[in-house]
Amino acid sequence: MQSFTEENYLKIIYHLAEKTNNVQTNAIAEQMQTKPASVTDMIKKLAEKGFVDYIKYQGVTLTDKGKNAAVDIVRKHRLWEVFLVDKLNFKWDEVHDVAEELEHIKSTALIERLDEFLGFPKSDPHGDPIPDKNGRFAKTQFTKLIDLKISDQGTITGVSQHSSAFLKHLEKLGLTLGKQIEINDVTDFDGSVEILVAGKQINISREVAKHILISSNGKN
Amino acid sequence: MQSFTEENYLKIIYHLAEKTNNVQTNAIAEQMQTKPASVTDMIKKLAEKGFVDYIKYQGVTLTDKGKNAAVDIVRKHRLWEVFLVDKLNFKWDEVHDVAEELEHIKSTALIERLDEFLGFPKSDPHGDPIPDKNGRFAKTQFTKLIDLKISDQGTITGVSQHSSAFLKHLEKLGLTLGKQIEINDVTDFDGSVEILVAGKQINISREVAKHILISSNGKN
DNA sequence: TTAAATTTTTAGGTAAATCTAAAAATTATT
DNA sequence: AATAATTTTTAGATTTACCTAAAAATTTAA
Repeated sequence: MQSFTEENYLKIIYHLAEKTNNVQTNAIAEQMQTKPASVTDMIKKLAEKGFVDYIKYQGVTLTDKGKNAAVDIVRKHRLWEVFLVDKLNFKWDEVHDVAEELEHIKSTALIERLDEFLGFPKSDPHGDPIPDKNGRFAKTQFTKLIDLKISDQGTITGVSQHSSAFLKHLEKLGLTLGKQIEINDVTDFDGSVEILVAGKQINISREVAKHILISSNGKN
Repeated sequence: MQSFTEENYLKIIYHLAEKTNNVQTNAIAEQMQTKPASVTDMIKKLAEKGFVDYIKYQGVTLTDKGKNAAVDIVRKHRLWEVFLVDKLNFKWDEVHDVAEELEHIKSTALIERLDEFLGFPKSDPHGDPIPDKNGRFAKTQFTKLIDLKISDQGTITGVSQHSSAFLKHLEKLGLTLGKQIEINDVTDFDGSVEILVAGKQINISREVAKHILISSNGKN
């Protein structure tokens, strides 16, 4: 069994590995809010325990064992988020920090019963897929809103930014999961995007558009 | 804010203080499954932080601050137990260890919403009272089954032992919370007790009878 | 009321996760 | 390809919660 801290490292390495193959020391340090020297120490320990493959100065990759451990934590995190939103009426911008703690509770029975209690949800309040108890989940194919062309349509099915500020902003704009949108125009000046949502036309910044994930359902 | 370990010390001191005024180092060590020397270290730290009053060789008592912190943990523990039994269908003998972990999740919003979700329960699956958000709760007056006289009647409203083995045993005997019982006889030989429950007459050992709590409702 | 037993504390050390400062390796730039 | 910049690692400390062994205080028993 891994410690609280080891679990956090594994989870962060897992998420970083979704973007780059070899995860760098500095990147981990930034995510863990710690210093690179500390990361090197921990990486050695995780390598000794067989959770990561590590070559000095070359960064780390998760082993199968490490990947399984990480996916398990991700599963717990996302299930707890569903619980908080569906059962305790938290908003989608309020759940991250609490789930960050709950994900470390060690009880297989707990998480399986929670899963059942929640009706075996397939995705969390931010649209991220929830692995099943064997760690399997569909690799959903999303398009970033920013990559759509004028007159493209689609449904908001996820976000790639979980900060409270960002999520609150989306909420205020009415850009929540499941909403249908259509691209009306892209501004030359600042790259902001004019979209049609719920019959209204709104303008969102490039930065916002980058972090909204769309599942296309027409004209693409 | 206190650490995980500090919280466990406070909780244990709180429970020990329900029996004796000055809580002894050895007693804490036993409950914490650690050595007396370690307890002395931690006590000093808790005293410095103002959670306990401490005089060398005289044991500790909780300050108001310490008591509040402890009651808060007890509240969380018991609410989570209700959640596990009522919502996730855990048995009353399966919840202790998981609640032991969940009680350390730090979020006031979480625990208040959980309380509401559960319908503001007044007691946990073992009959122990749940403090409200201001730390107040009724000091319920229980009689131990062992202290009842022949022909006394009452209702099982709690247990003073939370081990899985004990609770499973009670379950098998049909001695669960809310059951009406009547004392038929007390065996001279071994002090075991003959009781009438749900129309059937059963014999329970002195040791079991010690840990069943009864709220009397007649002939006392 | 002194000796024996028990309880508690002190002293000195360990392991986990962190840090700073400096050295080493890698990558980028001229 | 040599130098500069960046990244990563090493070395040596720190903090928290724990340990063992021995000393000190308290309690119990003769």
